Amino acid sequence: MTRSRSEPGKTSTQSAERRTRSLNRQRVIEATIAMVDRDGADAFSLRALASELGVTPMALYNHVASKRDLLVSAADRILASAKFDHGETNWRLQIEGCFRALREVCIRHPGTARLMEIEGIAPSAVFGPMEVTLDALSKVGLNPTDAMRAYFTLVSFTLAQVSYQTRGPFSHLDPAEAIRKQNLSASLVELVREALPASSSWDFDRAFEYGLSLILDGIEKS
Amino acid sequence: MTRSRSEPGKTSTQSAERRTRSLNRQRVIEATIAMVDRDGADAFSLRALASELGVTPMALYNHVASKRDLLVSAADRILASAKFDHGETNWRLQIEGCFRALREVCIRHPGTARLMEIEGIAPSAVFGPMEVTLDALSKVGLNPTDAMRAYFTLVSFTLAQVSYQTRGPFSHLDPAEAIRKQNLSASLVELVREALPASSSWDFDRAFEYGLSLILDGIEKS
DNA sequence: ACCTGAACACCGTTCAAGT
DNA sequence: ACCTGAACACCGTTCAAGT
Repeated sequence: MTRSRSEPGKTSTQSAERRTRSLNRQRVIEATIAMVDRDGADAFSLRALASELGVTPMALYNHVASKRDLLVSAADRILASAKFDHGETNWRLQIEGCFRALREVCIRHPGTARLMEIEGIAPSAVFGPMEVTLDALSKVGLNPTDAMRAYFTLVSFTLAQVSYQTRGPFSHLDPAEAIRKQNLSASLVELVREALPASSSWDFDRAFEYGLSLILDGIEKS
Repeated sequence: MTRSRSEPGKTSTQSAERRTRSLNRQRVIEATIAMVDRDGADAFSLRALASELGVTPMALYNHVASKRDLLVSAADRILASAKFDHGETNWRLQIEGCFRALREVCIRHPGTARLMEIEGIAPSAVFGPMEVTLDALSKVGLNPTDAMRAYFTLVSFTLAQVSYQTRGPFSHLDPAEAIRKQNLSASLVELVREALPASSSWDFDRAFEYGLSLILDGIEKS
């Protein structure tokens, strides 16, 4: 399992470094991503990861500064696999493609949304679609400040929608009880039952596209 | 500190229940809210709460089913203190007032946003502004499905903006490094430095109002 | 340079016992 | 009915020691 046969022309003094002995940073990060996608970001622990890698928890610290450092790197790597720029020239298609890509990579890795909600890991995701969006918005004539505000509106919306979809925050939810607590009218109950994202008929794709079009329509109007 | 002098006409057999001895559910929830607002939702623990209440951790379990139950109740109570319906008749003012109220109660309790991100606690907040918003949207002619989608766009946006503001996710952020990681052009750096929410010149209030108006413009157009 | 083992200071929660 | 104390099965991380 530890043999490495590649590039046989190297001297044996280098073989100590090159031998793919157990751990290395990349392997740790990849195992983290797999584990987070499988069990969720909240269930992830260094001890469980170590056990899955067949190693002592402390062995991880040779390749990772802390749990937080590891999770940041995992989120970074996931986000880096997305392409936000598709060479579109139309500003609206440019932005749509950008945030569809962000949404898709988060859905492909179901642990991502939750991962980014853990202490300040989101920021790296924040820069990903920024350049192409600001470029597109300058075409519509938005000044830099408004463009940045519009950009954060789009990011907020997209990440929250993914979060709803992948975490299913409505699984623990009793509409009737919530409506009673908030003193809402009973007429809501029926509507909520059939239209709420909790129900199986809720179409997350179409809900996302609808919200995205609302924001883009708003930008177009201004 | 434990004496209760109200309603002196009661018999002494009831005094055992009425004596405000140490704990009760309301006191536990109130202490939780204060602690979460002071130290943050992530730092909150039952053991720390018990110690602050001068009691054994296990004493809490007489008034609370679990940590999650306690956090849900704390979030519920905070949200219940908000008034979403201000008796407006204009649909746009109706929605604006509703989400400004949601945002304000979350900012008044800085731990709220993070609290709601912890396992499925958000849902109760989700119902709060729902009724008034759906009512307003029906005036514009949106069908129930689109109205629900627009509503979740507004909720997503509002809660995420509060989250950015209260948690300050950009404090741990190095724009230059992030831009390098994401292969972004260097021309972004300068723009980011002065326009990003990290900078002190970022106006969260105006950014919120701008994003809100984008979404409402989008609704108005449709 | 990389890994182990024991230890520290924490968690949420269960259970048996006290009053 | 309410509280305590000991215990269980976990955490992230430090430190000293091995190779």
